[in-house]
Amino acid sequence: MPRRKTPARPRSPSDAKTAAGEVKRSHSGSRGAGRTAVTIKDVAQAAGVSVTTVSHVLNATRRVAPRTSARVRSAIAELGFQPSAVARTLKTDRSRSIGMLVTSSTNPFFAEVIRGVEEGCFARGYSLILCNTGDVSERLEAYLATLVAKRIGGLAVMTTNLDQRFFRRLGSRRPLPVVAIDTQSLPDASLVNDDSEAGGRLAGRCLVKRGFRRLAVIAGEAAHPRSRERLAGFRAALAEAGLTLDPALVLPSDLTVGGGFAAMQALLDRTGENPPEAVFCLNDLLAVGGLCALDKRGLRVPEDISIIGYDDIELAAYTVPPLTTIRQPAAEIGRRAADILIGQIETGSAPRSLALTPALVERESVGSAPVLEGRKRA
Amino acid sequence: MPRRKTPARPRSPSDAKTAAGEVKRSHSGSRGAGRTAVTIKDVAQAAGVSVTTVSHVLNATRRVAPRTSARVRSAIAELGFQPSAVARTLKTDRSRSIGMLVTSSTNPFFAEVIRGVEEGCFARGYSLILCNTGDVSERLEAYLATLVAKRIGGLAVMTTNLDQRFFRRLGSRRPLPVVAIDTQSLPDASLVNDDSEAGGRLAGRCLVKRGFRRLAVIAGEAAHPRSRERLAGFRAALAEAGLTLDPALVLPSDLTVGGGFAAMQALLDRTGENPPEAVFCLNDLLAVGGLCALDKRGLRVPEDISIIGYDDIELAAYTVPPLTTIRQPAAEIGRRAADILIGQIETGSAPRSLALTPALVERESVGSAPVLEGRKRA
DNA sequence: AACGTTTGCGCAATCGTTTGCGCGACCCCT
DNA sequence: AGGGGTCGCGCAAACGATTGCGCAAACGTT
Repeated sequence: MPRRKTPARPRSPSDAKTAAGEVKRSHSGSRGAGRTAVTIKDVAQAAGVSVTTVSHVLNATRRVAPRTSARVRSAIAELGFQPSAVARTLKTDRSRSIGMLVTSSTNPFFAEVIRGVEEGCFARGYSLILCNTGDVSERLEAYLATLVAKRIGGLAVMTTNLDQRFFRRLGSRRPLPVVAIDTQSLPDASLVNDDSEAGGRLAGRCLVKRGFRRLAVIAGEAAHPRSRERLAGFRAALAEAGLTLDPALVLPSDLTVGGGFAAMQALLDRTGENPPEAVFCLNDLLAVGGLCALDKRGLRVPEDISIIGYDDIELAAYTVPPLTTIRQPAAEIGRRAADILIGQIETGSAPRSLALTPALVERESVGSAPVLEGRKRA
Repeated sequence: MPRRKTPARPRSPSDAKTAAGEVKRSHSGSRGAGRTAVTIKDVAQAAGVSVTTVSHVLNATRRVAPRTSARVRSAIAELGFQPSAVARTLKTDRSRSIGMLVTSSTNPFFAEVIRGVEEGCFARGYSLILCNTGDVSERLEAYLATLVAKRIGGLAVMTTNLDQRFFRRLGSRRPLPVVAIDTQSLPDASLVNDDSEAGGRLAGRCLVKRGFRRLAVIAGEAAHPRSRERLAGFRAALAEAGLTLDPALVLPSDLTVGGGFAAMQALLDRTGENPPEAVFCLNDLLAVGGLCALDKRGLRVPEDISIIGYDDIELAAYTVPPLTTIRQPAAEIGRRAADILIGQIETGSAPRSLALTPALVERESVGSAPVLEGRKRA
């Protein structure tokens, strides 16, 4: 096999292109200057085949003789060749990366969802570009432009105040697969959430079952969709028991620890000598802040007042006392979202909606109403 | 000006290339099929100029007549043209994106650092690819390969167990700017940290000043570099006061809440009737877990035992009781790291090391030793 | 009126891949 | 011996941008 011994394929003497190639090679061969990454051409040359063949062994996209293939593979290994994803993307128009727009990656629940998304991406060979918007529209705009420029394959959105205008614009470009997470639904986008209304109901039932009648809630901003749903479920549960929620006892906040602290103080101030028996905090961060405020006022949980949270962040198991809460499978929400999104990207499947079901996890921050205790004893 | 009225530049009849261009245009003009993004060519055509000119107005890279420039700009706006970052990257070999390898983006301190990095990136027009390794080498390897393939401009590394082999390999490819964050230093890489030894000393001094003599610490794994430094500083502070740390009272853990909880239990079990007066938790998560364990045993903080943490995560202000801790400016660490890294990328500046100085923040988890109280009275 | 200079722009090569098309070598059959 | 099939592979044109080089028009000078 004379071919196999020849290090490079034979050149016809009149092949000007190849000669030019030679010149370029020697240029790019001057290691140390600018570009130094090894390219498919280097591999081809080293293996004595055409770039076509290298490409085909790389992608297993047509038959290559085992001998040749082996030669190519060893050239690749020897040179430490990493095919350029950017050239590939340019050519094939598929980037294997997605963007994720989040309000704040720092909130523990969001952080967990993000980790789920990232995990899902990794499993499918995608990478994740993380974008914190802080819900300011300029950042969102800027990021979106960048992501589009980077030709991301899809977009995951987990922002609380999502500006509808913006998403309308999104559709007007090349239709980009989008999944919304833990938000309201978006036109032409997938959606994955927990079933917030069910979650709210769980919280409500837990509290009424323990005999509490004077209930309060620390909510998000009135406009926040998830909060509304949770609240609706909560109200529904009370209604089942013939109870209603005193509007004066639902306090808006910003869904942060500090917000929970402040809101709890406000609640206590407002109710004076007659504090609520139990309060539903629309997320665990709020509950943590609330717990702290309660302790400052010398109120004991759950003896004096009961607290139930929402999310079940990791820390919830270690508050003092450990927090009874509604568990959202954050990581799974993220993973599923990634799966759905990548499905849309790769197989062009239609947008889907998915609601995972939350669960009550009972720890120690919810007690029982004295009246119930009394009744039990009687 | 006849030129200006002509919508497209005049073509010589023999221009075969241009004819081919026409064919292609009509193909890609069939909106709805594959590629639909508008390219620089479309803009050029719409504005009646060459792509060269469009590129130059895009990048302000040579003079363009105001009239022409205006025409181009309006074509860009009209078509909603977004230059392809991938084509650009391919051509210029600069990707304006960096990768970040982290052990766990879910840890609140890390999350905050990540946010800082992301912020720094955004400010400079970079984007951030987030990679959770969980400290498993396969993931790390896989991610690294992907990042290299994506031609990231630089790498931020915040992993606890960083495998030296791996970073050695990193250098052997085209030298990639790297910044290590909150870890040990890496060859040829920048480093940004807090001054952990100083932080440890701060914690130690705080405790000895309050008169505690029987001290314990809940540490990270013995190999964890930051832990060692903090511990060393702590020991140094004790030494200043003529104290030494009983080796039986430094417990290893994994730097998680659960780990803190378990370690505190172990500590209490081990010391029985004679628990330490104060314990230094090498991070706040540990402290939170510890607080919870203490409460379970009926011990009061700070009356029965004092706790000091490290990091000052957001939650630290809202534990029960609020945690006295050593503050690391997490977000700033991240921002500075991003700045340094991008500096290395863009101006080729040399790797630098930076240690931000931590500060004691006194809240309510550290009390005073009874003996000291006694002495004060005397 | 002839000739530098400046100004404004276009041609075409190039970045590192993928991929339709086609070509020679070999095999098997009649 | 000639002809149809397979098998293995290479050529060259894209993908969407950037950029060195060079050309024409407009301008200023003597």
